[in-house]
Amino acid sequence: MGDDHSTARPLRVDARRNRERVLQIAQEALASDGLTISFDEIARRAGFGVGTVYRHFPTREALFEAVLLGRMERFVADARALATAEDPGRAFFGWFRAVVEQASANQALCDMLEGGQGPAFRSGTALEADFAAALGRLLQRAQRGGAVRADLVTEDVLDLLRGCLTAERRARARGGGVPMAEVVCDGMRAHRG
Amino acid sequence: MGDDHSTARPLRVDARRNRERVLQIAQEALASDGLTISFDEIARRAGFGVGTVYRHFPTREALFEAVLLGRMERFVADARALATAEDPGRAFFGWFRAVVEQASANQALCDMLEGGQGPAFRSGTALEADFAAALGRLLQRAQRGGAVRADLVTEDVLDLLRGCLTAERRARARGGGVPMAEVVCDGMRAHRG
DNA sequence: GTAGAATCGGAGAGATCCCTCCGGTTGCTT
DNA sequence: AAGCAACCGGAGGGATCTCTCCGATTCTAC
Repeated sequence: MGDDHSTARPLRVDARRNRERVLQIAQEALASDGLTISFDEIARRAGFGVGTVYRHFPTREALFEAVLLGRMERFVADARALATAEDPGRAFFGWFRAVVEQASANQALCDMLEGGQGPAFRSGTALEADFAAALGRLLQRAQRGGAVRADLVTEDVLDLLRGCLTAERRARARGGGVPMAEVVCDGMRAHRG
Repeated sequence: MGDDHSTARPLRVDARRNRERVLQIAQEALASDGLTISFDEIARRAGFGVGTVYRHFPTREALFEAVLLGRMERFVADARALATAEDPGRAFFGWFRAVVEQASANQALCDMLEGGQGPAFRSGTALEADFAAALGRLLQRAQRGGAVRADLVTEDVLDLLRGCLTAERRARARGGGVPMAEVVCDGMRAHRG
């Protein structure tokens, strides 16, 4: 899972510095423009020739993975950490809202979670399964605890999460008032008599 | 608003037939593939050269408008028809669910309503304003009737609608169980005690 | 049937985009 | 300081997309 093959010699200092700068610029570009941004454009914004950027990241997909995969893994780790929380409902809704809040500030994360349009990362399928599994465990506990509608399955919540991201991102762009996550979470709560 | 300039002579019969076929194929292609489908691809599927299709529709955007604008206007008309319904809550939620149900079956309609990624139609801005205004009227009446949370503004509901489309479309693609619209509508209802 | 106009078809211009290749430059080692 | 490996830069190949242009074809009117 490390970034370098430990057998390889360390990068030259200028190369290392440039690599960092590319990652920094790519991070900003992805956050604001999403997965549709072009490789050439990132190189341009960073002030490098495309050849330089390709030297560090063999493909567009690899660059995007380097920026985004860590963030996604963090969501999964958070869900796992909450799998044994004392209040399952609180754990489930808290995690759901946290994901929406953090991802909605980053266009590329939204694109990735929503899947479909962007390039599906190679390592993405395994990660996606982990994500769904972790979410599923939170959901099941919350349902047993009576905090969430019993008729929702993991995929339902995954789709609701995606929809919530769409809504929240736009709300955020206009300085939105009521957090969309609140409305959706209310809708997922167990039905009142 | 008519399709032809009434001063122009009628199209030759073969041209008219071809125009209809292009619209038919474009309709299907847009419904299944969304606004990202290429003009060349539509011409190919229809079995025409691109020049032929461009003869009928001067631009990609114009073709898409010809297919989609009518459907959008219908949503606005439906909302206006419900503006004086006896049960404002029922009118609001019924319209909301109907839009989600119809649009979620059509990728291009979703793209258009969600805005952002597709080409924003020239006539789209006016239509979008009409859409928002009609929705706003339904919302206000439903809120006065106590059926919907009072703290939601028109833009909130618009964003929720967009999010709901994202969720519903994916749920539909996998033969979804619980309609996402139901969850979101529940979330929009006035808070219980 | 035939002239003439309307229509068709697709090659290709111009713009991106992803990615490769290789000459010129820079930093590390002795 | 000099040699060499590592690195930079950007021209350009191949693909795709929107849209144009004009010769070839088809329909219509006489």
